[in-house]
Amino acid sequence: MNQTRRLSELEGAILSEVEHCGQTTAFQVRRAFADSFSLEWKGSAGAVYPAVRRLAQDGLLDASAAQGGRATRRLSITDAGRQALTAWACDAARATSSGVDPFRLRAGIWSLLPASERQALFRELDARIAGNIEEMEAHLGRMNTVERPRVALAIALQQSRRDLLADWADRDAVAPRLSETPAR
Amino acid sequence: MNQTRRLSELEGAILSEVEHCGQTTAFQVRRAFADSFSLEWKGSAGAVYPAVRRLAQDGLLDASAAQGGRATRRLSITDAGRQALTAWACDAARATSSGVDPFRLRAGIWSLLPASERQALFRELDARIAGNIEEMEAHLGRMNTVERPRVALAIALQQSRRDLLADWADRDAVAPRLSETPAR
DNA sequence: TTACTCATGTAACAAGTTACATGATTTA
DNA sequence: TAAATCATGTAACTTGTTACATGAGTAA
Repeated sequence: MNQTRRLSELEGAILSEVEHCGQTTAFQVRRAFADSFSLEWKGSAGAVYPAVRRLAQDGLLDASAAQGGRATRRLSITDAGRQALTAWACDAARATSSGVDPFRLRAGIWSLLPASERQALFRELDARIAGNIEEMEAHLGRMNTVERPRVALAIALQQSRRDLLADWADRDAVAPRLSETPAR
Repeated sequence: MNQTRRLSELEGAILSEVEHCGQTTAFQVRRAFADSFSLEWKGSAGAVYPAVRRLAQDGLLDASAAQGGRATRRLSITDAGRQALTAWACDAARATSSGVDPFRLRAGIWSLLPASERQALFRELDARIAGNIEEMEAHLGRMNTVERPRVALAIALQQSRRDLLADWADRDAVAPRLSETPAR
């Protein structure tokens, strides 16, 4: 019962999900993560089950014992859990940090690619992003209150990536330093 | 010498840094990460040194032995390393994934907060973001070719967060469900 | 000579991944 | 009854974190 432990991002996401659903199982949380457009996690069993156990041990989740033959545990959030979730959600320092963005991280390298390769890459990136945005927009209407703002932000992110790609595509090539063809 | 191993994000970032500097040490890479505005890593020794060793073992980095009394290893990228870096940078599937964004993850919860708390939070978030943008813009001129586009994207991200906050602040409050004061 | 910075590294731990094991229930 | 799905979990592994140990050079 470590009262003042800081929740990890995954733990916060799990608490969010349980809070929103009122009553769920670890399995359904996993599936929600796997189906999500805005979450990076695969909902891997090896991450979710231990995290749920930690949260239950700390009294943030209530994991009621199985009632039938099936080994299902119904999860619900406790008052302490709601408080921890609020504290986690209101952690302004963490909320405003820029996170790990695979696009941003790679963007620094792209100017070093030969122009033709860079242009081809930019076209592929743009096509993928466009498809991703379309997919997200198509599902926006059917999303719940928790997922919708996340996806709205994910769309905004992807849109700003597209804008930047378009911007860069217009500019002249910088002297390329990486000439090998990627071994994909 | 696992030829076709996929690089982790940290390994890619390390290769980028070494490629850009031409000649560095693991220590300087660590410091570059710690000083970076766009990178989330602390440049922790326990991550960087093992990663450098892996990259050297795979023949992607050349770690020349110490020359003086000081135990410094000069790092430089090999041809195989340049190829691996290119492949990593051109991995379109990973580059276009939305990543883990602490702001986006929490945004789903904020609509459940009581209006007064949410407004206070939004003010704090906005102030922090504004400060962060200012800081990044102040340093933009002095940044190198690799860091600058990253920071440009980080600024775009922070700006879109601000826009969204302003947008949401204008709207009516949704029925709040979380009422406890966060235990900060 | 004291303290700071440069520089490398390890140990203990945290928390994620994949792949597998297990078994109940539902559906074709 | 065979297969799919629901459901929980563990084991081995990867890769990050903090905190510490160690020692060389440099500046007050």
